[in-house]
Amino acid sequence: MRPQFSDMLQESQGQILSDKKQHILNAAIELFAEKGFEGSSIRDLAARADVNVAMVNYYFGSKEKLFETIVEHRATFMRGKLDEIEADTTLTEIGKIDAIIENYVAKILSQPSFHRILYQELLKQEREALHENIIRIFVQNTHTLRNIIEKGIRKKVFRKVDPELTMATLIGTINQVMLSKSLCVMLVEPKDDFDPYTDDTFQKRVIKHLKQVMHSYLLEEGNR
Amino acid sequence: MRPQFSDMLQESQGQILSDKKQHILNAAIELFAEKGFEGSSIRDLAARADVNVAMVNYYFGSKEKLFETIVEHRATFMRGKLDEIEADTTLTEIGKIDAIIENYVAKILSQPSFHRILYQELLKQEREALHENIIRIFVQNTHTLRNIIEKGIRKKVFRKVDPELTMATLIGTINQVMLSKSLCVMLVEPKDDFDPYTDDTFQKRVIKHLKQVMHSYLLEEGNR
DNA sequence: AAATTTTAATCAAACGTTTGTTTAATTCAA
DNA sequence: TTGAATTAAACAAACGTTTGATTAAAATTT
Repeated sequence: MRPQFSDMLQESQGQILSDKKQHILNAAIELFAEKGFEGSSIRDLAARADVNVAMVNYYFGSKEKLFETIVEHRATFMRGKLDEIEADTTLTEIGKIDAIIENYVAKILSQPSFHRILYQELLKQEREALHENIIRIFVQNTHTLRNIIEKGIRKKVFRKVDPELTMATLIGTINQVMLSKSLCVMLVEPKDDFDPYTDDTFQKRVIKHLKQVMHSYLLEEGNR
Repeated sequence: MRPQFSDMLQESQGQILSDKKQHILNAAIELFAEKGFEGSSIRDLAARADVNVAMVNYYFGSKEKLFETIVEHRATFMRGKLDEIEADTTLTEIGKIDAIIENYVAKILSQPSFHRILYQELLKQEREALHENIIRIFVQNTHTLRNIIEKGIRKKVFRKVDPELTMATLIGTINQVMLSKSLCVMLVEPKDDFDPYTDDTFQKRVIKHLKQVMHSYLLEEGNR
């Protein structure tokens, strides 16, 4: 049977996948996020997606290629948005920082599984090509933020801060929240059925905290 | 041949391991940090430690138990020190924050491999018992920091901040730096042979940044 | 002190599973 | 009737683990 093109899903880079292929991909993202790449077997994945084991290799060629598809497909996240924010002349420097925080938090909280996969990969040192691809994106993003911060410093609205470590604080705070859902739940809400990543109040709380941290750290006394 | 008890290594919890067992353990920490638990095979480990494959099971019982030994052996890190700092009456609240930063950065930068293993485990959702053990320690540490921050707020030397997310910012910044050595090198130093984790200048830079962030965020205007 | 037994350490080989992948047959819509 | 989709079965390789033999130091007995 040919893929059902009647019900397609548009991907972030414009590619088009059949129902079934996309279905397997979604199941793989969840599984890899839970158990890691090596911890997930193709039989696990096939059972979860309710397809025959051979279908994974049929659609993606190999387990490794499936993984690369997942990572490279969406790893360019934030790139376009970051450039857009940096180039926006209607925003002040601190306004750009705020915009980055809002977009970054929303983006990451909306894809917790994919984000987990990315960071599991960053923590390891194998699959060198993939590893370096992810790093390259991080470095690009850091440079964009660096530009914004340095412009703010030149305009004397920002203090003379450490740009790279400021980026580390910004992303690191969000990552820390994303590390473990159960940790997150335990820290911020004693209820069991509470899902911080889909809860709007929690998202606003993270954004508010990050803005306050960045404002008090970045802004000169007079501009605060 | 029996273990050579003439040359022993004292462990953090007072346990004593033979030369060879400790040697395997050290190799395992490195290997797991690089490739993850499932990504590392016992044969890999045996080859790296230059011992027979059977010796791993002989000393540790199983691959899983070896892993638990690694994690539970040292996962209590910072616990005693944190309590000590909290109870220290000679320190002001911001002085306690500074002490935590100094200790935390030094501790983590001195054991990057072990730290990577911990976070790889936190990112996954399997091996539930181990996962929850790690989380419990995190929660305890967060409560200690929470106490310090809340005391500072009551004394009106701290602003009314979000205690849990402040902890996330503190730890998250360090974690972000620890995520990938190659990322870290690329961001902060263009030299290839530079090792940020053993470099004293870099450690001081991280400490300085974190203190500045925390001071400007926590302290009321008058106390800054 | 010598001889014997016991014990822990070490090893190559083999065990049974599980792994990712491929094959070859079959189904089924166009 | 054609060709993509789907399947159960089979594949070799890698996996964690166990085995049984061998070593040599320590403990015990003579």
